[in-house]
Amino acid sequence: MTHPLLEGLNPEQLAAVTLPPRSALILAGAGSGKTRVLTSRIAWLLSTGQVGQPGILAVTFTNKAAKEMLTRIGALMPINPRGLWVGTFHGLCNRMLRLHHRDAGLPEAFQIMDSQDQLSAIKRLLKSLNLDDDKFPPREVGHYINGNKEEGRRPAEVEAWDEHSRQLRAIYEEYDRQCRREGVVDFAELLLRCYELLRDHGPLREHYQGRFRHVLVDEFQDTNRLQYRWLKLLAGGGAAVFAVGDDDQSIYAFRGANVGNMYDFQRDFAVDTVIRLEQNYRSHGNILDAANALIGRNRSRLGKNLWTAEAAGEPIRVFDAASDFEEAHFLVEEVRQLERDGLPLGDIAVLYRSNAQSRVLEHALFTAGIAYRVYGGLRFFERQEIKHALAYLRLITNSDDDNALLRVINFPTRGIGNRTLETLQETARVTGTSVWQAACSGGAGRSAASVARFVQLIEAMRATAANLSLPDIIRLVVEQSGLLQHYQSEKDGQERLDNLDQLAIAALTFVSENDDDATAFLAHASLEAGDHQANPGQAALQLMTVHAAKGLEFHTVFITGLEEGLFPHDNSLNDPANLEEERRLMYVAITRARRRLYLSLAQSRMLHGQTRFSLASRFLDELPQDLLRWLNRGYPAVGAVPHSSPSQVTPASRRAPPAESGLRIGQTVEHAKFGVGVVVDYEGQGANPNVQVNFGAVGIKWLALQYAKLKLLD
DNA sequence: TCGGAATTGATTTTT
DNA sequence: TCAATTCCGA
Repeated sequence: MTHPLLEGLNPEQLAAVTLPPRSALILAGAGSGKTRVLTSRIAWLLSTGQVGQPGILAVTFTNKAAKEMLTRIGALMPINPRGLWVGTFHGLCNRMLRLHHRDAGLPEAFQIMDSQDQLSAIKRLLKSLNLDDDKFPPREVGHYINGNKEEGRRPAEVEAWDEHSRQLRAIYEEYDRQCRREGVVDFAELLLRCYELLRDHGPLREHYQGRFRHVLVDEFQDTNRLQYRWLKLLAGGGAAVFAVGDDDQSIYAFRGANVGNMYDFQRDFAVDTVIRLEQNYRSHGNILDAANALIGRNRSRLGKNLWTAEAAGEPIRVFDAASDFEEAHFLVEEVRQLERDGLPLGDIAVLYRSNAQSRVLEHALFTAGIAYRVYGGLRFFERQEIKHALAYLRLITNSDDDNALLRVINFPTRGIGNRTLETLQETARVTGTSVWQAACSGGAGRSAASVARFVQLIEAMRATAANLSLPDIIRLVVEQSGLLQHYQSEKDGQERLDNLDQLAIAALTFVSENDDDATAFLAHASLEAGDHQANPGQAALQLMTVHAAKGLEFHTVFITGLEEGLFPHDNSLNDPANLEEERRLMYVAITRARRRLYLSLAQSRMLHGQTRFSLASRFLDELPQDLLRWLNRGYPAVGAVPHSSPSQVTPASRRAPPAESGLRIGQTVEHAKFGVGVVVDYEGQGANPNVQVNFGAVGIKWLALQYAKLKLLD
């Protein structure tokens, strides 16, 4: 008689769930029941009495995943969601730092800056240091600071070789000082500070090491170096680490994710058990065969082969469009047909490599009257009006938050201009205080009265807020700050007003689920900016980047823009490691589909205001051709699709092609040395015409026609 | 202090 | 192309 928790698990899943308390690596392929294993494991450990709820620590990357894990454990057994430490790396670090803010050297009500806030903090700092932002672009400085933090390096540990790097280090140092003065931490700081807290406080470290006997990590391939070190420290007392991940789905290296952690983990934790979950419960055979064949081209991988008990299913449909416009047209027609066949729109996803691609698709869908939803825009807590309202709330909680103050001191406008602000900031800098303190001490010149009024406004709000619940404080802030009035008089302010109402409702929900504490709510706003990912069951076609589709599945998936230079992207063509990441990205895209998969490409596409001609993506060649069904081989076979005439395509083509060469823009050609390419442009008519050819990975080259010996291919 | 013009730069982005 | 940012004049 098997335990009810273990029913229906396949042998590998069963082995993973019931592993003895040692560290193990679970290689969980796409659609292999990863979350089920993770949640069953926790429920198993608890229900067999191997560990109590306080002994569990489970880490995920997204709030969504954390929430789902809690829900699913809760469905398996009664739990106390607040007693279980299940959350994101940042969420858990925040939790720990709140509990031990004193040991961590943080003020009790420290605030969390999101990426936007961090960038404005850096801009502000650079300005106050009088550094020109040509030499120090704020984005790069941010990258530098975050990069160092993620390697665990404080300014003192950073190496500097020349003047420039010394200055960067000085900026980093000054940035840290500014954050400390304002009582704010950025995302990376949350992790680093927590790491240092455990590293430098023996008793505390031993307490947590003794407490968390089982540490479970989701999406392990996405951990960065600091997160890995944090885990190592936390599990240093002999905890069993259950690391679940898939190296083939590592697509965030550009953000610091380090797949190498999977190798290091096996070594550092003396892992002797690696379990592969290879049975896929999602897709039909052909889709998996394609995915396996593609990812098999990657050299650096731990190795894994997905299989399914399902049938082979349909072939993979491929459409070769002449233009991005035509690709969009194809999508519309195909989606219409699917809809007629009774497939809900919400079960169809349209994936692309880069956000800019959605434009043409959206236009076509809109014209055709097909409901669609694009994922990836601003999230709720990132909206301007929400950030404004929260800035007032922040100021009430911690007036030294310069970011918050500068955001709203003149919004809505109250006659405090740039000049005044610069004076205030300068005073603050010289005296080493916050702008708020500078504002309180007067001396703002002509605008002194306006500044004093602002200070009074905030003080008055703070006094009133002391007796109010959080949702009421929000309503108070929105009204007293003048935001309400401002948006009422703005033409399209209604949506913003609705969002501000939503904010009060969000606060109400938060208070009922957690506690009535402004600081906690502000942390929540920074750490959970709102839903970004698609939710199942919506009556609209789902449009998103491949990155955004990770972890999701759909009955039907369209992967669009399969062209060299786009997918794989230009910037990844030269580096084999980057190219492998692009291939993993394609692998992720393919494995989103349950039943039907479409691949499409456009021979020409508007990019940065120019028409660009490209070859078909190498990923198409890397798929087993017998799995593919080309819908329009021998184009133009598909009728009724308007064909953009060359004269509208590019100014270059208005020029006549070199006589008798047989060349035209978009023509596929082969060169002895550079291989296959597409003609992009030509110039010169007379004795020695030149052609410009896009050879994909090799690059775009000008060739003298008379020597190039181009072979025409289509 | 504001609005229009010029300039710039454009993969992906869980927190 | 197109949007975000910066610049400049009233």
